[in-house]
Amino acid sequence: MAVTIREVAQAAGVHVSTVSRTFSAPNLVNAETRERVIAAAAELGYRPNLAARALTTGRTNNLGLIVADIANPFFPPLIKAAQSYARVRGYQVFVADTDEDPRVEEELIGTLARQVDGVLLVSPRLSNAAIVRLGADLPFAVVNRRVKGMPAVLMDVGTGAGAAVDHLAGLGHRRLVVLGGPRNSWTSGQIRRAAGAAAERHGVELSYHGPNAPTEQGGYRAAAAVLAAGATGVIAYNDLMAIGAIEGLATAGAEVPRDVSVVGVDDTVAGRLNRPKLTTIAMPTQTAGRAAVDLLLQAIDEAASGTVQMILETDLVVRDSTGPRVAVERRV
Amino acid sequence: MAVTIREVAQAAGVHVSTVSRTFSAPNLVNAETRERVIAAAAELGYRPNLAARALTTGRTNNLGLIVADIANPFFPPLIKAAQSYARVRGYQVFVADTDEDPRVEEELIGTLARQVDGVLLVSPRLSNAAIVRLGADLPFAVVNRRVKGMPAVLMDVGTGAGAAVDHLAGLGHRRLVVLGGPRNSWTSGQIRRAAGAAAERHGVELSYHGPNAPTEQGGYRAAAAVLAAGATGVIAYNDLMAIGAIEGLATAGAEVPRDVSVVGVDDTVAGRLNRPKLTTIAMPTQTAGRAAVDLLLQAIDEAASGTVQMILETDLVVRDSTGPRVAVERRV
DNA sequence: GTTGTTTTTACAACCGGTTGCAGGACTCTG
DNA sequence: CAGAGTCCTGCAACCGGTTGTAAAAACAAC
Repeated sequence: MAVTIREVAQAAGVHVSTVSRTFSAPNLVNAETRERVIAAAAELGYRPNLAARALTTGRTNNLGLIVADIANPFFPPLIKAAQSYARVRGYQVFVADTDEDPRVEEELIGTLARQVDGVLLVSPRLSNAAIVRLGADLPFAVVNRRVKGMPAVLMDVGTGAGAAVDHLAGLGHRRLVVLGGPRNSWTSGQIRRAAGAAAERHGVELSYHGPNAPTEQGGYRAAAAVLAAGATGVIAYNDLMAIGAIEGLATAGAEVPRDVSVVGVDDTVAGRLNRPKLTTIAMPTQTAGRAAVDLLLQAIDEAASGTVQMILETDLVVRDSTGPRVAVERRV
Repeated sequence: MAVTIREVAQAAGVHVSTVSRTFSAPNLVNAETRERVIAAAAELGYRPNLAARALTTGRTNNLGLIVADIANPFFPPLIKAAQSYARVRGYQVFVADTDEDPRVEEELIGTLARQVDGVLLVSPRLSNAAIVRLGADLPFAVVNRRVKGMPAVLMDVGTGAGAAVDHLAGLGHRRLVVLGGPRNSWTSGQIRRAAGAAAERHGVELSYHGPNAPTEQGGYRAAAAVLAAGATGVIAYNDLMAIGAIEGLATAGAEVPRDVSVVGVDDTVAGRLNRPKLTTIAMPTQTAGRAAVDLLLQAIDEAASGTVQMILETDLVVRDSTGPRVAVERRV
């Protein structure tokens, strides 16, 4: 069916190895012969079988990129940055979605093994132990997770979360709640820790509610917990949850930002479109995508490259979903 | 490095072919031997090399899915639907993004060849001729494009576009403009044709402005053309463009829906979050994703399966970005 | 105990490339 | 013109599996 290297060799009147070298090491073959081979290849429409090549060389020139949920607007910018940068470096990126399911994530890694030279795990849902175990088989780079001995790009949401608490405390809020994300999320823990520390500094109360599904649904359902806690300031795990929470609060009769202030995380397009426009912690996703590819390629090339962990700062972007606490508690 | 079938064979004291069959045709091997092989495999942590398997069988059990822009909220729901349905059918889906560039798209198809059993082209930017040419090498299924001899899922935006014109005409608008999308977009042509026909039926004026980049930017820039045409009704190629156009109009002092009514296409989350909430044409993306995988697998299995083209209806969803035309032209 | 049938396993070729090695042709020296 | 050095090309093994075929073993029937 498909034309192989042997047919090209036949047509050009040379040995297969010559054809192979024409493409993989052109300088080793006589210019004239090379022309002949290239002509024959073009004539027959020869395309090298990359899977076969990978079998001998051990290199596929593909990277895998695993995310929990493509539909979460946090991921696409990162994916695009990674993809276009990888292309420049001569790699193709295959993206796969785990549906927030750690089992699928693990299965996916298995499938990807030996079809790619390395895998980028973005906000993985697997446990650290599982990641380390799987990492023995396949180079990884991890985004938003600190894993021992593994190259990582960390968006330090802690700085942003601290700033968010400063901001809320400054507006007079005395009771805050953090709406956490998925169980194994490093980012979620990071927010909780940093917000907790900042809250203590300001002497304001801070409680935690989680884990939650990192979706609008998850936020919507969590709104009840916010009201139950009597909180007037909320930091949600991501923009989607924040948007959902705002809706949930509205349903329960609490208006944002009049009654409750809500801060999101990620600075996604969804947050910018939402009304009220979301106050949120901006993540440098594009930088992270590029950097992660960089680290991964480095890990692939130099087998053991010492652990590099790159930490990127995050900033609070103040928009319209936060405001001063009204003097009198409205819900008595 | 990695453990191969030979090492397992050695450990279990059998020939490699027995190991192979233990996994690919278990019923051909004695239960007791099978146990031994499986134990040895587990012990050594054997994982079959899928690339090698693909080389002999010609089957990878992978599908490719090519989209123009993952960050466009139209795509993720479709991707997710395709991916999860494919998983059920025993296939893995690799997604790749072309950055709206036909050249990248073509290159990508070349890379994907023989690493996947077939490719799903969603809203391709390539010309029909190119698609047909490339389709000779690799099974395709196409979404939102009609290509001779190729299985396709078409979301007939025409019905929705007609309904949109009906809606706008009913609100009193007499001058409409269609903001088209990318050059090779079938959907864009579809909208233009159907809207044109409906406009004629109602005796309202309709002009076309395009091609435009299918992004907020593209819509923002096109706002000027809307005003220049003196139109009070707009149908944009997609929600993003519609949102951008609304912003652009606002910048120029025209308010939506008071001065101009805008209709989007796709019914994405962005449109729902936007204020005013977008009136838009809802596309059955999830159904389309599933159906496309179905058609593709069918094409893969039965080499020549006659062209199946599946047409899905679209509906107009009326929200807040459309309203009655004010009696007096505001911009005199 | 022989023959025939079925089950189970081993052998070896093959998928489509790559690559170390060896040898032939050619060029350059002395 | 012999010998050394280059350049080019062919040979053949190999990557890690699969699979058709043949041989061996187990079993059944007579």
